[in-house]
Amino acid sequence: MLKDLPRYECLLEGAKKYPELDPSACEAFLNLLRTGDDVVSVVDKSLADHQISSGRFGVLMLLWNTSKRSHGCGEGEHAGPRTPAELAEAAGVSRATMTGLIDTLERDDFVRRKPDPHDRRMMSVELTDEGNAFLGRILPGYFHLIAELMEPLEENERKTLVSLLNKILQRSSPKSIST
Amino acid sequence: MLKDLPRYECLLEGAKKYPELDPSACEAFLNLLRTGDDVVSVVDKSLADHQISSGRFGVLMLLWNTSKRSHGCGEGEHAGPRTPAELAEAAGVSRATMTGLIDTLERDDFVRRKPDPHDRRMMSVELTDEGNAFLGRILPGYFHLIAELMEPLEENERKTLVSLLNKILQRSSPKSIST
DNA sequence: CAATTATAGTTAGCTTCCTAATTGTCAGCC
DNA sequence: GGCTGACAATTAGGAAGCTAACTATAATTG
Repeated sequence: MLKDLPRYECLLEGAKKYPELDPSACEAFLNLLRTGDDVVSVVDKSLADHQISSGRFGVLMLLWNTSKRSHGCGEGEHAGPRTPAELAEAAGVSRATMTGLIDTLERDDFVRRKPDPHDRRMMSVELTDEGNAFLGRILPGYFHLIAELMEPLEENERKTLVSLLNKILQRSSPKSIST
Repeated sequence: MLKDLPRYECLLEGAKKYPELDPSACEAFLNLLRTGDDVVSVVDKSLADHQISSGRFGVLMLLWNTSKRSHGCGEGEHAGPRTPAELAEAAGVSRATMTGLIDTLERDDFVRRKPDPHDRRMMSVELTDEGNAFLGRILPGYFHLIAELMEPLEENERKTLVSLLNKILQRSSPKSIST
C-alpha cells in the first residue's frame, strides 16, 4: 500500500489539524511498510519463478530448519516444528491455512504426512527427498537475492537496523495497544 | 510469515552449507519482514474495529490527501490522484482491485464516482461529506496508534531507520535483480 | 467408568488481492 | 472520414489468507 509516500511537509501540515499526528512517527511507519512490502514483493516474484508461493516456501524452510537442527545447531532436545499446529504457529498462519499449504506440498511430493503413533489426532510432517532436493536447487538463488537486497547496508548498519526494528517489535507484539 | 526467527547461530550454521547465505543480511531481512508484518497486523486490527480494511482506508487517505493538498501544502498545480488508474498506481494495487475498492466505498457512501466531462473513458473519484466525516472520526485514533507504535524510537533513531530503509528501497525498487 | 470438555486436523465459505479478457472511447493515419 | 491501435474501467475467474463450524480422539472429572 501507498507507493508514493507523502512528503514530510505534508505530514507537518496534517499535524496542524490533528495534534495526534506525530510527523516523524508517521514517516518511519510509512517507510517501514513501504520497504517491507517492496522487499516481500521482490522475493515473492523470485520464488514464483520456481512455481512456489512464499507460504509454501516458508513451510519447507521450517522443516529444513528442523532437520538441520536435529543434527546441527540446536540444543538437540527440541527438534523444531513438525505437526501442522506447530508449523502454523511458527509460520504465523492459521491452522486451516497450514492444512492447505501441506496439501499442496504433499501433492507436489515435497513433504509427507505421517500419523503420530501415540496420539491419533496428530500428524507429523516431514520433508521428502524430493523436497530436500528442491530446496537444494533454489536456496542458493534465494540467499543470493537476500544478500543482494541487503548489500547497500554495511555490517554495522545492519546491526543498527535490527536493533531499531526490535524496539518496534517489542512494542507491537505483546500489548493490544489502545485505539 | 515466520513468527519465530532463527537464531543467529543457526544462520551461521546454514552458511557453512550455503556460501551464498550472508548471515547478517538474512537477519536484517527476516527482522524487516517480521516487524513490517507485525505492525501492519496491529494497524489492520485497529481499522477493522471501524469496519474498514486497510485497502479501503488507503483510498480514503489518498483522496483526503488530495483535498488537503488543493488548499494546503502541495504546489497547488497538481491535485493528487483522482481517477481509478491514478489511485491504483498511488496505492500500489491493480486497477481491477481499485475498481472493487471504489465499489464498496461508494456503496458505503464514502466516495462518489463522477464521469469526466472531457474524456468519457475516465471517471473522477471524490470523497463525500460522509467519507470526510468518517475520516475525521477515525484519524485521531489512527495517528495515535502510529505514534504509540513508534514511541520506543527517539527522534534521531527514527531518522536513522528511515535512512536505512531508504537504502534498501532504492536497491529493491528499480532493478529486477537476478535470481 | 461414563460424560463432559479440550485439542488436532480438516472443511466450508468469505475477503482481498491478482491476471487476463472485455467493453467503450479517444487519437493517429491512410 | 473511417480504420487501427492505445488506453480507462470493468468483469470473470483464480490464489492465499482468514474465521467458524465440524469430526475424531484424548483427557478430565463426577
